[in-house]
Amino acid sequence: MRTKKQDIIPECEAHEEHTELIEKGKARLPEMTELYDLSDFFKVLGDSTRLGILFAIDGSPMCVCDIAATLGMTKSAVSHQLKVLRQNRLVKYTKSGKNVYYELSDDHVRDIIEKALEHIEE
Amino acid sequence: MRTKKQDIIPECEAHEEHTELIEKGKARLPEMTELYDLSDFFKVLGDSTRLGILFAIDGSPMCVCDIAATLGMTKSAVSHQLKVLRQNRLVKYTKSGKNVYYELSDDHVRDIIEKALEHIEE
DNA sequence: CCAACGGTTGAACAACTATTCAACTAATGG
DNA sequence: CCATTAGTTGAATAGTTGTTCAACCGTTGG
Repeated sequence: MRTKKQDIIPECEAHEEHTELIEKGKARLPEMTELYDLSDFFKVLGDSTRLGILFAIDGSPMCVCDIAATLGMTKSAVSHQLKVLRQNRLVKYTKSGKNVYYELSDDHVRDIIEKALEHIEE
Repeated sequence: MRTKKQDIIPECEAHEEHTELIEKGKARLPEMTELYDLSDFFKVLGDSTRLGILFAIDGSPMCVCDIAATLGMTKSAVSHQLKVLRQNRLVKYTKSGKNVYYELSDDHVRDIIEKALEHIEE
């Protein structure tokens, strides 16, 4: 056995000013709650089904059934993901008889997705 | 037992023009490969450790050890996440003696993160 | 040259997540 | 009303993911 359990807070001996570098690094970090909120937001977008829903309803609202048909999925699966999108306020809905119409709640999101699309098509 | 196994491709009977709506919805969808690339990209950003790394090295490159110290994590955990960031070309690195210095590979990513931060601080 | 350090890696494990299935509610049309 | 349709939901399951642990490699300072 050559190695011990790793330190939780390792420090490089190589450069003596490492503490300064670490302090500067910490200064660049946002608040922890903000970091979690941010990663949660990206987590919501990090699923092809949810992204598909957002693309589908971008422009005109759609009911759950038609979103499902558009994506080739069951209503149940779509509804579960719509719940996630609802909880994270990426979509809003209006009921009309038996149907529930979903639409984007925000242009902001469209921007971010568009920017990301540009990025991956670099 | 009241319900049957759900159709994979449900269609609303409620409105006769549903096929048209579905076609329009499909037209708004990007290519499937593009959809997967996009969700993969967001998946990478959907983790607070990886976001933390990106914030930490934003501005000046840092070695693995100091990133770990900044985030209060083991080198191993950080290295695993750096691998993901590397594979998705969000960071690049330069070796210098025993150390490996990581930095952002792209200003594009900074933009997207900043836009997302604005969004969640609505 | 070799012990120590910085970094990487694979396996294992635990925690999480997406879809399916079955059951349910609410609204509607006959 | 009663059967049907749109949508939601909880539980179960299968797949994915993040961290830990142990071992490893490359570089370097004594």
